Amino acid sequence: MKEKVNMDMIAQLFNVSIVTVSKALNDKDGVSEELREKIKQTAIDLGYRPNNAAKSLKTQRIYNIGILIANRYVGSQEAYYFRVCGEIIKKLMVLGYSGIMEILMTEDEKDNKLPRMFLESKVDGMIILGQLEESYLRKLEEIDFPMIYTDFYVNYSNVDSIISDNFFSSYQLTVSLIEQGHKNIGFVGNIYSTSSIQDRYLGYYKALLENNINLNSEYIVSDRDGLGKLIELKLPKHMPTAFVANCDQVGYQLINTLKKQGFSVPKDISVVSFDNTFYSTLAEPQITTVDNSVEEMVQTATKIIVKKVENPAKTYGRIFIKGKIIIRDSSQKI
Amino acid sequence: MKEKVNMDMIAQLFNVSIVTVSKALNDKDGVSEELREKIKQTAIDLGYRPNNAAKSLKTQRIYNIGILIANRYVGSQEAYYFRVCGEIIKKLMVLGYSGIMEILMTEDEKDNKLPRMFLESKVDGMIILGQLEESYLRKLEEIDFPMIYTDFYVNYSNVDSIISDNFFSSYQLTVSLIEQGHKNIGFVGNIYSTSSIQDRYLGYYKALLENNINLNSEYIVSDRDGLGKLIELKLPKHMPTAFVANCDQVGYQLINTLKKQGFSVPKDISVVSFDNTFYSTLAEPQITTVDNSVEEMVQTATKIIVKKVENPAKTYGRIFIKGKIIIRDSSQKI
DNA sequence: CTGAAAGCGCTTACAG
DNA sequence: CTGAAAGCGCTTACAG
Repeated sequence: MKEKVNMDMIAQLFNVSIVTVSKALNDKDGVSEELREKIKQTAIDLGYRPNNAAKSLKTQRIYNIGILIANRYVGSQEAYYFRVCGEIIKKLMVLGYSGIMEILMTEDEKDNKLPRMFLESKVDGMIILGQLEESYLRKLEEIDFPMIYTDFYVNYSNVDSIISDNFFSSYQLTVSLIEQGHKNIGFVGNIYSTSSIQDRYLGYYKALLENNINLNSEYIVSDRDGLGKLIELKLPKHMPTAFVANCDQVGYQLINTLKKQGFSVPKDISVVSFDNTFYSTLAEPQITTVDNSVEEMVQTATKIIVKKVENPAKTYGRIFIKGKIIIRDSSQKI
Repeated sequence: MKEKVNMDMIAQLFNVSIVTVSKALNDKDGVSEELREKIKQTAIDLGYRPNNAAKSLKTQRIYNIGILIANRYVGSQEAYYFRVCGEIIKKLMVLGYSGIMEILMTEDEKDNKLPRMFLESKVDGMIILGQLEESYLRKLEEIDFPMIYTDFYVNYSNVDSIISDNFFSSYQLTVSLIEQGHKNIGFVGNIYSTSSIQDRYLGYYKALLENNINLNSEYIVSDRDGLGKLIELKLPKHMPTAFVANCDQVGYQLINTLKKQGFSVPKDISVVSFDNTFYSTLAEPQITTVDNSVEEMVQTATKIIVKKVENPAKTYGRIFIKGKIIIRDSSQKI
């Protein structure tokens, strides 16, 4: 094992102080260009790696951002949150930060246990990815620590959130069905389950209202239980001519259920959904859906969390990221 | 913003030294039980969080383990590596470590750029998750840093690896087909692409050899190009009665291709594959596959990397994790 | 049981 | 342009 090299070693090599080495390596004023270059080269040759912990002790910044995600989102078959995590980590890197991931176990969520990375001072701020239980979020908000909610928001808090503009996307998506001549349009999703589903429902409802279409409660089909577990879809007796499904997976499930009952999609019934995931292209026919632009969401979330680390007092409120409708084959004119 | 609380503050509150506070909080000898309890309670009341960076400066350990994963594995539709990452992070937490994820961009891999988390001394060791390019791995091996390869190995190196026992699983899987009466068995996978595919191929081959079945090169169907991108399957003119597909996704693809060509699975042709992912249950019929026991792999990988951090000299070699065959409906007696 | 001293590897403000 | 000094918040070995 090679001896660990530190600034002191390099300083001795050049008969200068470690202050000079520090300045040279960090591109600070106060070193001659010539000496700086020599020091930098030597650092590379020796495989010098700055000690982040030591730096952190002075600067009071550890240059890590935490990503807190509930265990239930990791276990899911859906790679969506993996993509989001990946993007977050990439963007953080560009901003000079590393990403520490922590999985919040259901039990710890119930017990309101604060994230370990926070308790052990391993992060400068946290991105909370995906909705958590209310009581847990309230606990989190007590700690007065740079945080941002990503991909969800809650009404009772003023923590900054980055969310896709579910309400507006859903409105647009439903309008597109109405423009195709549909008047009887259903919605699939447990509208009490998450803010995201609720907003999509409300956008759908707004489109109906604006077009003087009555809301038919029989057309609202639940898709999951209170814990978020998907359930079998109970379709209405009198079917609408189109459905807005609250996510691709449920859209996929819906199409399969419709097929089994002898309906043809989109000939008999059109289906549209959200998220532009795997499921939307897996379905036969492929589903007209909304792309939420993970990249833009993540770009914004990481920028803001880093800014909040530098200036915790500043707030940004709720930031909506526009979605983009992707037309495919699951919907058609009536 | 509350004032940051440190050991010194607590020490002053009790009129003791910070040494005593340190001992009390870390359950070390040399404090009366009574004082220890009081100090601990006060720490909680004040919301004291130990400064990991300061601790690290003395102990020379930062209590973070890096997870390095190539960008191409994150972009994939498959949630497999997400599950692995999630499991790693959970296991690390139990061992007292946090997980720092870093995505290796293709360009940086080509340029042999060492991981930032390593260069910035943010981790005590690294788990390399999923195969990387040879030249990059060689570069990594130069740095003499606690590392473990997970879910792959390379022949030219002696870095410890945790891998699923692809060879043996594939052997068993193929034997199960032979026991069902199959004599003409194909293999789907680019056998030059990854060690994992190659080993599965060799296990398949061993089963043939042991049963005096000739290897028919026409039955070996490539599934991906040199860069790992899946290609259209070119099926043989004379079809075998069964195929071993090198992974579920390809098994899924194979079943769809077979169906399109008018074959019935498993009536005409049996299909088995590997990994017990989403695709294996998505397929119609559901695919007989091998479960690689992510949990056991991860359990072993995290234990070993932590041991290596404590004792870098010790080596563990290649550790094989046994898979388990999961019988489903895609294979049957001939 | 308690604590003074040294030190981990840096950065920062200041003096020359 | 260069560096001495102080200090970030801990832990460790040792003395009492």
